Amino acid sequence: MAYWLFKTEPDTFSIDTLKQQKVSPWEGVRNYQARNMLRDEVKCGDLVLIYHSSCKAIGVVGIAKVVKEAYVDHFQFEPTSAYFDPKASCEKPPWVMVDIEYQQHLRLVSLARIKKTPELAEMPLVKRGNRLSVMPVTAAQWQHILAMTGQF
DNA sequence: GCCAACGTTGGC
DNA sequence: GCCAACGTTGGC
Repeated sequence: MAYWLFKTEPDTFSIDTLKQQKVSPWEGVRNYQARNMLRDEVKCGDLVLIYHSSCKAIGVVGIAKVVKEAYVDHFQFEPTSAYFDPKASCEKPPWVMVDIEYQQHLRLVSLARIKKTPELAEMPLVKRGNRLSVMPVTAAQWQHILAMTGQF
């Protein structure tokens, strides 16, 4: 089983929304590096840190579990969707999504704290740029972040 | 709102 | 294939 971190803007989709829906597709990944991980490496049963970006409380806010592996993200074909891709072909759809299931909220582990933690310095999150929306998390990083919540 | 970082596009 | 222009992400 592997660990991941998924980014979302809470104004669009938050951990609270996920809790209400219990299971939700993780659609709209439109970056090739992130897509490749979703398509090739994210497996059923993997655990995911949910991260809120571009908001007041930036950081890790909860845990989800992957319950369905990569399948075609149909939003790429829908002209009214924010995730519409006019170049996407039905024969070879470029974009995929997975389904995740809500596990639990976490007490916020803020980006500021993550940045100050030497054990987390290798996360893509704190590397220059910080633009990757799906990134791997090592077991050690996972344990460290959970410990920082004070809940475990 | 600003701006740095970085991905994508398109001309050559 | 190079690279300048442009668009987007995302923290502050």
